[in-house]
Amino acid sequence: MADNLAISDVARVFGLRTSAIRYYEQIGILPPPVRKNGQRRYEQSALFRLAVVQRAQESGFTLDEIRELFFGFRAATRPPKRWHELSERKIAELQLRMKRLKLMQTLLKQMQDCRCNALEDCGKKLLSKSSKERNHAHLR
Amino acid sequence: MADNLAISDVARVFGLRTSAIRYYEQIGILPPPVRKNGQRRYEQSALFRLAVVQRAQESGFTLDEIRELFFGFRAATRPPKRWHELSERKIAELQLRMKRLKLMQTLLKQMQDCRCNALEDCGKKLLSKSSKERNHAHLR
DNA sequence: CTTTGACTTAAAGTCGACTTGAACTTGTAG
DNA sequence: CTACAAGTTCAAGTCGACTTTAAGTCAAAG
Repeated sequence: MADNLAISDVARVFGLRTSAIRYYEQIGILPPPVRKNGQRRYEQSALFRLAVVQRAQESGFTLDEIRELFFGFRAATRPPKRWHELSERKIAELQLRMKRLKLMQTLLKQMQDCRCNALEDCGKKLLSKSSKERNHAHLR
Repeated sequence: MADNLAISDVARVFGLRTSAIRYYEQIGILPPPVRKNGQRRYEQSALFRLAVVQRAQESGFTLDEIRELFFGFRAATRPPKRWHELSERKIAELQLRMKRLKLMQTLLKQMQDCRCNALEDCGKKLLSKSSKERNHAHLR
């Protein structure tokens, strides 16, 4: 629970390499920490930040998106409109993603029960559905 | 619904570039199609395959995984044990992913309701949780 | 005092998933 | 016959997210 963590400590907590943490600093995901004899010393707030970053990545956000969504409003001291729009879009995107994961799970399970043309069938279904969706959603 | 599709037709259906489709063939995701004057002509089965590929990608599978999971058993004519294990793992992984998406959505919503230290709070929560999970799950 | 191990920087390398570019062929339209 | 659009191959380039390498600094241990 101590502050004054060396970069390797922080790395260990998150299962990252030290190079990753320096990289995050370089691209503005982590603020430059205090130095002691030229070496970085982190406090807890950095850990909290990294925890959010890691989860967001697991949720499919890019580092650029993460900076904007979570730490972006630092710079401009609240441009709340743009941020609200952005996060609204992201929330919807997450919803869509979850729907797709569910579908994928279903497909895998069907294939396990080895009705062995499941793949073709599923391709057919997906294909007929996707035409409707395509207008609505722009993911990736 | 016609067969005999040119590569550009297939590309248009899926919003891909023709180069992507050639690339999929090259890495064994799509089988080499019939040629007509040296040009690729696709039938419906290719569309079904691509539909599955695209969904799987959206679900976070790599192309290597997709080949293994969905088209891999072609080569060995059913090694069902290994496949079953693999897909079992993947199904669990999808479950975990969905849980995380839900969490992320919650975090975003909390930040919208602008209890403005939500980020720090959430970092704290994530951090205390993740120690338990870390042993259990190896994602990415 | 030297060795060890952890740290520093800047620049170059890697990996997956494509894209782009250069050089060439082919069928159709004017 | 020529022009054009769409296809072909192969090699090289790109992008995000890091990692690796080379060369150097620094403090504690032997």
